Amino acid sequence: MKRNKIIDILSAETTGSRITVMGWVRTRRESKGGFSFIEMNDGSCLSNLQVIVDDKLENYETEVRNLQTGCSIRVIGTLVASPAKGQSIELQAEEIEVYGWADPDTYPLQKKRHSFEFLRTIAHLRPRTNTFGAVARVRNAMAFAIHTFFQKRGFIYVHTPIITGSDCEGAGEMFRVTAFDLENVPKKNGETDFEKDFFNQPAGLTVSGQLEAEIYALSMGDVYTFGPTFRAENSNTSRHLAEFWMVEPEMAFCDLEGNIDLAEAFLKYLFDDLLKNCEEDLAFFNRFIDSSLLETLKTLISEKYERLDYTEAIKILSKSKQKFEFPVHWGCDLQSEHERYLTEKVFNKPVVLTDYPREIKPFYMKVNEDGKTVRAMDLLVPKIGEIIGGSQREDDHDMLLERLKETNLPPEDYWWYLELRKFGSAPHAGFGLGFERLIQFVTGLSNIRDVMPFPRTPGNVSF
RNA sequence: UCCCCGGUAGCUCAGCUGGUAGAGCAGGUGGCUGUUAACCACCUUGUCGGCGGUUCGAGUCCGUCCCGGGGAGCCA
Repeated sequence: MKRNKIIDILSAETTGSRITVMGWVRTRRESKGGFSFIEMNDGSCLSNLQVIVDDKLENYETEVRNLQTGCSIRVIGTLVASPAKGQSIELQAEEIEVYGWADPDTYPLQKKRHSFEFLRTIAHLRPRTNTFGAVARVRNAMAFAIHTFFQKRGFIYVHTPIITGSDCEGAGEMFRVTAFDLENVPKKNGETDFEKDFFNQPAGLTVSGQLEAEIYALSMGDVYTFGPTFRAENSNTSRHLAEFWMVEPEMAFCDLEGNIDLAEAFLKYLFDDLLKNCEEDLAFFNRFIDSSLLETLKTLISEKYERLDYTEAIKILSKSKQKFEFPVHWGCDLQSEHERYLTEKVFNKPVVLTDYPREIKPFYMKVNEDGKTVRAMDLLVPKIGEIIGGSQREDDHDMLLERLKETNLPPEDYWWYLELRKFGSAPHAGFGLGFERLIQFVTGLSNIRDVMPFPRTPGNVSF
């Protein structure tokens, strides 16, 4: 089945050629002048192709007049200049074949706006809408740009495991992976006997590929992972999913500053790539979702991101006249309201916060010489909050051991992680970027469930 | 998990202090038109989220459960 894609047809704008187009009917309007206008879309781009169907076609009365939103068709015809406003070219149909009907009495999508809440209940049909088609293309473009960015810089793409025996940060509820018959779980002294399970030990779905990425960084230099991660947290917000994708670069012979430099260059590259390659979809989001989107993205490419350490941030927050629900003091974890105040009120651009108190950050972050803070960095953007979190890693064996103990993690579980600091240890750093939060940010969509094709949240695994 | 708001036609919603349901869109029919979220006229459509209670009477009040949204916590 050879077909021409609408994106190519519309960008070439060559009339006279005979082409074959396949896609789905968005709308059909009838003219008593003896023809129909069909708007068809094939997913290749946001724009529809206007098809003119003359009533002289043999199946005009029997089929064409019954075409409704959602039907799939093949059109063979000739491209001609359009005499009316709204489009420069259109397809004069010579033959129309209907592949599949969509009964308007039961087809849920109509040629009108639907609420995102409703569309979530029909995730199998929502990519046929303008918004979700655009999201799918932007997601694709961003995934491709992520690989391109790292490949251009010589980073090695490492496939870290999905099923893991280690619970990375000692935090974040893991989904359990088991081959047990749940009706009949083997017990030993009253407790589950994991030695009898598939892996002879407890296993789960990964919450991060970072620790494994560090292994490869400390042999390959610059590496990155890009894959799904899972959190069994019962969090019900517009920014959390139980299954989401994360990008995690990890670099040997790199400190915190180099890490921040990469993060900033990374985001700027992605935004720039998007403006160049997804112009039409971005214009759509700018028009219907967030009218400041294009301006924001352009600003983020040109502006230097604000960098300040945690201690300074606390000073700014305590001096401000803003009333916070959670009072600020040195040592406290920053709340959403504090982050938003810094990004939206104080600086009005992305802010990179560094050097947090060691008590509120994970064990693997490098402890500073002051002994009180760690080489952590959070990249905060307006509205979304934290989009990137990273750190320079602790490369001193004894300090890492001390940190494991003080956070109540069993060092024996991290024996291989400790050995990386025993044999040829090197300064290294990396960060994680939540892919869906990035897509949220660049589309302006407020709910993360609308940027994931099939979102998994507490109580929801449909589709 | 906590706090707030909501669940009424296929979709988006209105329905005041309790009296037994309505508008737009969609769909059908007709008209008009190189139309473009077309337009005009007429017509069809509801266990008012579930269960229980108060009342002569509940979409409306009370209880409870389920689902959705916003915010918080946790985080990416």
